Amino acid sequence: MPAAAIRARARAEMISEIKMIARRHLETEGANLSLRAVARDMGMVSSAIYRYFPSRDELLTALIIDGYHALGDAAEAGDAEVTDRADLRGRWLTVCHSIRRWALAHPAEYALLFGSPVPGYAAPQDTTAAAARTPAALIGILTDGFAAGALTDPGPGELPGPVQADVATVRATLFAGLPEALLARGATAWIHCFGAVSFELFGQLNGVIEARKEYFDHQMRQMCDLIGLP
Amino acid sequence: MPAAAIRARARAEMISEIKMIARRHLETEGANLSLRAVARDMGMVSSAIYRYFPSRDELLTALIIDGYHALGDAAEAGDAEVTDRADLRGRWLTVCHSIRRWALAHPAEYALLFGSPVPGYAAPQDTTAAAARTPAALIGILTDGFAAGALTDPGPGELPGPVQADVATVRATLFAGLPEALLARGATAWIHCFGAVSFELFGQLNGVIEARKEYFDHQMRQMCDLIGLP
DNA sequence: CGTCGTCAAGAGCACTGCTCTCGAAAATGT
DNA sequence: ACATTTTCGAGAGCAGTGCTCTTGACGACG
Repeated sequence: MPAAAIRARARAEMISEIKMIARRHLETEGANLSLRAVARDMGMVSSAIYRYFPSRDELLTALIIDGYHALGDAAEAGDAEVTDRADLRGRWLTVCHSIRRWALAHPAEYALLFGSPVPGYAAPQDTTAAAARTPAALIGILTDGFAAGALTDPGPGELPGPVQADVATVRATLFAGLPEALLARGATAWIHCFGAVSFELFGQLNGVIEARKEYFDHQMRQMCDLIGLP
Repeated sequence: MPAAAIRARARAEMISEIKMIARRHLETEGANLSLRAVARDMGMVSSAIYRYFPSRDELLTALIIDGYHALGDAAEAGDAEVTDRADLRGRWLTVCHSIRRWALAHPAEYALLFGSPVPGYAAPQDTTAAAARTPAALIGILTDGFAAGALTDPGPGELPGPVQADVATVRATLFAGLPEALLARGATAWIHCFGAVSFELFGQLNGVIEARKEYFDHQMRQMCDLIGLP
């Protein structure tokens, strides 16, 4: 192995160690991540971190992208563990529960992805591809179902004109195999999944609903009905 | 007016001026509110703020409670502006749009109420009463509709056991006039309203949906269907 | 007039992100 | 084998943060 490759390797390991420690701090301290604290934990001086990340925001961006991929992995793994591929409702519910379980296991990372945007921080374009993986896992179930004839197209009549135009664009770029109306219903269900997880995680359910998992399941089943999943 | 009353009045005005300036900072700077900046804007020294708020968290709590009340006001005002009180769907949609409009007009305050919880900050019990006003405005529409015979009770069969127990508690303490199943459907619709607003406000819709208002309206109508609003 | 409570100011502590400079070490070029 | 360039970590320093403590001024009340 040439020396340059060794250096690159050491550098990559350094970067991943910084991210690991930063993630650990994130879990206990929340979104206001301290570079100095991370540096302290690594036995380095704070300025040394800047050799690997040009700013705190760049480190946050890296953590966000990693987070989107981790959530996407969880969603895809959830879908994959359903052996009966024709059980669309089972697949949908399993993916939703996988999303919720990941969020409960990594609350700070979830808040970073889906919570209030960090002030003065604009998510760069790089994040969108990673962010699309989780909804893509959900919509993929609908695509499978429509291809198998288990889902019927409600027809474009239920979408208002401007919305249909937006949905058509998304359909053209990502989900060519699915009618617009079904895609829109899937988006509604995905948004409700996000809403239910956020509502629970951000404390809005405190003192109101104790049977969290059952309540989430109930809502996701309502969304399955809305989509028309058999 | 006795001197003590004058002092109390000056104190109250001082407190409300601090909150006003803090709100202004919140709108431009986001959640990480700087006490020193607020003090600078008031022509005071930072330590003087502590005469009125024992800590930054206490100031945030005051802003949160004010925010919940402002949102509750907006929701109730939205409901009140529908003259045809029997038009349940119109009232529901108007309230939802009022909520969204308030959120768009006060994004930082909305994020404070419904976004990622501030790390190390636990919302005190005082906030829950104020927080309940907005969902109460929505559920009140359903109560009216059920009392008028325009809404039919779907029956308790659609709720899983543990969820029904939680819903029964809420019903007993707040919404005695509404069947549990309808209350649960209303809660689902309220959560979706929150989810749709947060999804939009927290940037998840960027580059995907441009017809924001129409898309929101479409989703809220889907929720009206789910509730069974005529 | 003296006392007491209220208020703002100022200094100071420990912390933050970030920049700059400097020295050591390693890799590269001749 | 020697000289040069690149890479990396350390340290100092700047401007900012929340918060505490002390000090001094002012008005109200006995």
